[in-house]
This record gives sequence, structure tokens and C-alpha cells, in this order.
Amino acid sequence: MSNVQSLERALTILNKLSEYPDGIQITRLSEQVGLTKGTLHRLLATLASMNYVVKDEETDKYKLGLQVLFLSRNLLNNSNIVTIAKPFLEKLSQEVNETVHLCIEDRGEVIYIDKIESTQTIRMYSRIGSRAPMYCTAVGKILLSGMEQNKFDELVSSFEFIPKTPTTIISKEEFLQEIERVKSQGYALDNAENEAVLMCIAAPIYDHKGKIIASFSISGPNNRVTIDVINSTLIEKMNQYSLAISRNLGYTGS
Amino acid sequence: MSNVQSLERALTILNKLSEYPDGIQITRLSEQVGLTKGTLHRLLATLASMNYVVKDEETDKYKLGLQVLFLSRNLLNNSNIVTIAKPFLEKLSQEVNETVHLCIEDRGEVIYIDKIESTQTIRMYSRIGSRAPMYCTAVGKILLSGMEQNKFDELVSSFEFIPKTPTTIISKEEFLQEIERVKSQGYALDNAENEAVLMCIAAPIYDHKGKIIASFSISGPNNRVTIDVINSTLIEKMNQYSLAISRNLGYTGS
DNA sequence: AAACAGTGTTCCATTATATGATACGATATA
DNA sequence: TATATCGTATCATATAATGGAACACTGTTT
Repeated sequence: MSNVQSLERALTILNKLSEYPDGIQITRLSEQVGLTKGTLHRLLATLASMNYVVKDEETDKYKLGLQVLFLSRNLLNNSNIVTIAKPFLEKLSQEVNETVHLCIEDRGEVIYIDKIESTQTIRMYSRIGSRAPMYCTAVGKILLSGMEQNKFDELVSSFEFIPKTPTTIISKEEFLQEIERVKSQGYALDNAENEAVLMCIAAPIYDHKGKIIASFSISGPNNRVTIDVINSTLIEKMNQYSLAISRNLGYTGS
Repeated sequence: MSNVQSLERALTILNKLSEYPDGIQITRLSEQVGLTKGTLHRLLATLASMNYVVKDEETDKYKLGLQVLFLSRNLLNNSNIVTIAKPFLEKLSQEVNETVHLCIEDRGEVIYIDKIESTQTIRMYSRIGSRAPMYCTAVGKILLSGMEQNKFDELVSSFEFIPKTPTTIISKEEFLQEIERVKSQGYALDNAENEAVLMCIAAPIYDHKGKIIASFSISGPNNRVTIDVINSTLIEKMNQYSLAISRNLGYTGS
């Protein structure tokens, strides 16, 4: 069954506009989405009439409208995970003074659903709503480690192990070993695999059935989040918070 | 010039779905948006293929997908207002232990662009992205008070002064007097006008040109946020924070 | 001042797309 | 077994959406 072409085009436009928070002009946008200016103009006019897009009259740039924010107002706030985890993650961030994230899996990627910033001036740049690959993030490895085998196999088969940094794992065999390691040790590390210099340690959040439904992480530059700090402090702390958050979601295991 | 019909329909579907965080079934949604099930199904399939909508296979309910969150990731984070105001609003919330909001005007309504929760168990229920009327909210009155006369007249003319509570101002004349009062005193009150029991006090945030670009507020139930507390403590505090935040946005006035 | 270049916007003949009505498949209930 | 209701698929047809071209506007160059 085919899709509705003009709707597909419009959603492609919205996706592209999300890359340009300061807006983009019609001719350039037309090039990027492969539509004639007439068609693009008509689609933008419709999006604008419903506040999905706004046009800056001074610069002729189009950008996303606040209706997108309005749509998203209930997307996370009804989520048990965000609500229950937040106070714990705030406390954790305060204790370690690093940025803490909460992530779930969506369509084979991790998506950031909460973020607690530290007070450090050098910190991980991230956005609620942003997505990242699973194969080179600590939270991604945690989420994969709790996945049902069929889905796990299907996803890993679809991964392109593109090197992001010199330390990215790009061998499927090595990656599968890493996931076994994560399963046995109960936490995962991102050894600057996704972004240079940036270390992360992640742990699982279980639901009442013992299923991994989310993951949270501590992130910081590798001069602060060192292997020593990880081994002496962070592993124990992540285990403690993993259990505390999971308990509040009805988890009864150990 | 007319809009693109199928796109308009799809955006209407997205708007309606945002009211059902737990999802809605096709037949019911078809009734609500006035589309045949065939047309609706085709549009939903397209939305789903691009992750704007997901279908819960167990309940046959459709709901918004996380692509909406992905779109919104840059909507506020690039905003100077949110970034600069946040540490001040966190401090304010901590000092008064009530919920604090940051709002802007968008298309004749206020929209919540940040929220700092207090630790109280009884607190205002609100969502980033949510919208509220301008005529019965403290932040709305602040934003109106700084508006250019033409736009002000146009907006106020369009208001329907629907009573939300027994204390809602529903007379246009009385409302105009209220706005004059806000201008002279430099803060606005919502005397449980939008929601019963809920008191709010709001103050302006100025940009470098002295224009009111946002408003922030303290909200709490009227047994905690009393007229005494407002007069003895909150007015002075709001003035102080209004100036502090505005200074950081380049404001040089008094 | 005139010519040129590039942008955003509008128009219209054409055709490909989206539609509504209907049928089908699945599930639950009597 | 028959019926009711839901979600999904199909298809003939009408119309909506399209691409290309023209137009209006603005800025730059000669």
C-alpha cells in the first residue's frame, strides 16, 4: 500500500526544518527536499496556517512553529518512567556533578526523554527528543542487552557499524561480545565511542515484570569520568540507583 | 489560496491525537475528525510510516509517535530566554517553594516554555507546550501589557471572555482597567481566574530594547499563595528576578 | 537609469493522486 | 451459527495537487 504523497512530502519538510532552528529559505529548502518551489510553497502555506511552521517576515526564513511543542506536551509527562525516575536522577546528578540522561529505545535507536544538567561548564551537549545510535552508546547497549532475541538479531543485523571515533566498536563479533559483557556486569560503558572524549556509564531500569524498559546514564569528559572513578564510585552508584528507580516501578527482583 | 487538503486533514489528526496520550481507535477518531475510515486509515498509515503516529497492536489504538519529540528537540533549547532564565527560575522556585513557569505569547495565547516544579504535593498541573488564554492568566496579562497598541486592540477584540471560575474577569471594560493596573504596578495577578483555587503572580522579562518578550510566574493554591504573602514577599521578589533575568538579556532600563 | 540576477509567490492545464463507498477479514458476542 | 462491529483493502472516479512558467519584488552591477 502506498502512502499519501503530499503528506509524506510535508513530513519530510518538517523533519528537515527541525535541523534548522533559525530557519531556512525556500530556494535552499526546495533543493534539500527535492520539491519544486511552487509545490513547496503550497505545502509550507498549509503548515503555516496551522502553526506547524512560521515564516520570519524579515529574513524570509521558514522554521518550525510552536504547534509541534503543543503536540508534544503530553508525550512524556504521562510517562511513569520520566516522572518516577526524575527525582532519583536529579539526586544522582547532584551527587556526581555530571550530566545524567534517561533514554528509551524507539525504532532501533535511543531517544533522550529526560536530561539533568550538571553545573560543570564542560558538559555533554544533548537535547530531549534527540536520537542516537544504539551500537556506540552506553544506554543503547543496555537497552539491547535486555531485548528479546528475535528483535535483538533483527536490529543488530540492520546496524551499520560506522566508526564515529577511533574507539567505536565496528566489528559485529566484537559488539556481540560487548553485549554479553554488559549482560554479565549489569552496566555498560561508552568509551568515547559515540563522541570523542565523552565517557558514559549506563544502567538499566526494569519494570514490574523485570523487563528493561529504559536506561539512564552519567556522561562527562574522560578527564573527569576516568576508569578509576568509574570502578571506585560510579558502578556501585549506578547499581544502587538502578534498583531504587526500578523498585519504584514495581520491580521485585534483585 | 487554498490549502493542501490531505495535509490539512493529517495535521488535524495529529492535533486530535495530542488530546489522547493513551491512544484512540480508528472508528472513534474518524467520528471526531469527520473523515471516512478509509481516508483516515490511509493518512494514519502514512503518519505511522514516518513515526509521527504509532499503533498499539494490542488495543488497535493510535497515538502520537516520538518523531514529534524529535522535531521539538531544538524548539526551545536554542532559545536565549529559556537558557538564561532557567537558573534564576530554579532559584526562585527553591526560595518560595512553589511552581514557577516561563511563558511567551503565540497566536493570541500563552504557551508554557519552561516549568520548575516545587516539592509540594499540591501543585499546579501544567505541561511545557501547553497553551492557556491570555485574558485570565497572570502571564497573559503581563504579555498583553507590553504589546503594541494595534496588536493589543486586535487581540482583545478577538477574545471571548468565557468565565472559567467565579472570579474570571468577563467584562472587556474591566479587563482593560486590569491591564492599566498591570502596567502601573509592574506585575499581574491571577486571582483564581483561570482555575479555581489557583493563585498566580507574574512579572515581565524585557529584552535589550526594553520590549516584554516573556513572562514568568509563581503559582500555588490560595491557602499558600495568599494576598499577605504576595504583598509582603512575592511582589518584591518578582521585581528582583524580573530585573535580574532581563539584565542578562541585555536590558538596561530600570 | 537600465539591465540583470535571484528570490518568493501565483497561476493554470494536466494528470496522477486521494477519495468515498463498498467489500473483505478478523474478532467478539448472543 | 448468525450477527455486529471493528480495522483494513480495493477501485472507479472526481478532483486535488502538481510542475513549469510567469510574475512581482529586491538587490546588485553596469
